[in-house]
Amino acid sequence: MPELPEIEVLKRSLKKKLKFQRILKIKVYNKNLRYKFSNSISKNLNKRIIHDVTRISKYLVIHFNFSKKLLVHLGMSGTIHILDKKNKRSNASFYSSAFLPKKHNHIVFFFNNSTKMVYNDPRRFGYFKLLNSNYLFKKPFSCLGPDPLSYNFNYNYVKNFISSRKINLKKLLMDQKFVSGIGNIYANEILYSCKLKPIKTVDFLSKKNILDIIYQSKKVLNKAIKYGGSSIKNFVDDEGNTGIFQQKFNVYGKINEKCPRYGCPGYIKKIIISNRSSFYCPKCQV
DNA sequence: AAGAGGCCCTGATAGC
DNA sequence: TGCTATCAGGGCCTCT
Repeated sequence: MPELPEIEVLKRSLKKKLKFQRILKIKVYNKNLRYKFSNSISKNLNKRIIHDVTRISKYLVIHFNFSKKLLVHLGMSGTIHILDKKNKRSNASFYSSAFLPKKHNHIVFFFNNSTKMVYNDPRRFGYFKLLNSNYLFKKPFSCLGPDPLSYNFNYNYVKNFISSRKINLKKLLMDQKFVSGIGNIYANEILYSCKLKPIKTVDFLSKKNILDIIYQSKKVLNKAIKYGGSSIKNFVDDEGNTGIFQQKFNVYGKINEKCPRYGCPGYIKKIIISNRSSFYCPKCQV
């Protein structure tokens, strides 16, 4: 699930729990992530103090008391867990699954306040990478579109981007060069909120449609952040306030269920658009 | 050069 | 119960 809202929630947790903590040790159980977790990462980060944690799109950037940054990307299945000294998961600071899984804990960071940060990732599509201070001008950041929550994601920008293109709305919202941070789940939910069907192409958009896409993108993502992001599987929350947005999905995964829009007689349909599942209501999304 | 498709990898689930 | 097939939230690369 790691899309923008989940990374934003994780960022806030990490900031709260790890800011000004010193890394004492990094244990690597499996370095074979999407890119190898190299020895130089461990060497560079040893004894460094975390000064800040920021988010760009679906990426986390950890800042230290020296010029290099640590880029973290969770891929499709990565999760981060903070454990306290009794090895108990600390309440407000985890992402996506309630308990530390037994398998696939690949990287463990040890901190001087006796907490541990564990990186778990069954599919190993995620990765860690050291960045230099000019990182914003290099890949992957140099080719990302604006953050959907930022002012740069506005009517003129969208209008200009889609001019002379022929692409469907689902692909558009998931194109990180267009807008960065929206993935499959939220693309489906945003288009439902706009009453626009995912296969509609951008050349048929009215001004009102464009304004709506911008407004609903911000609204859906902000709401997801407010609810602590989404978790599809095995989610149990002992505080009742983290990661429950999946209960609020209108269309994602709701195949053959009745459309939740008041008065709409439609049933949610699933179609495949460029190899990804798309869910929508054929009655109210036109 | 925009856009489509394959692929990296493991686990959960469905169907037989 | 145990096999096989299918599908999964991302993004990079290659091909047309």
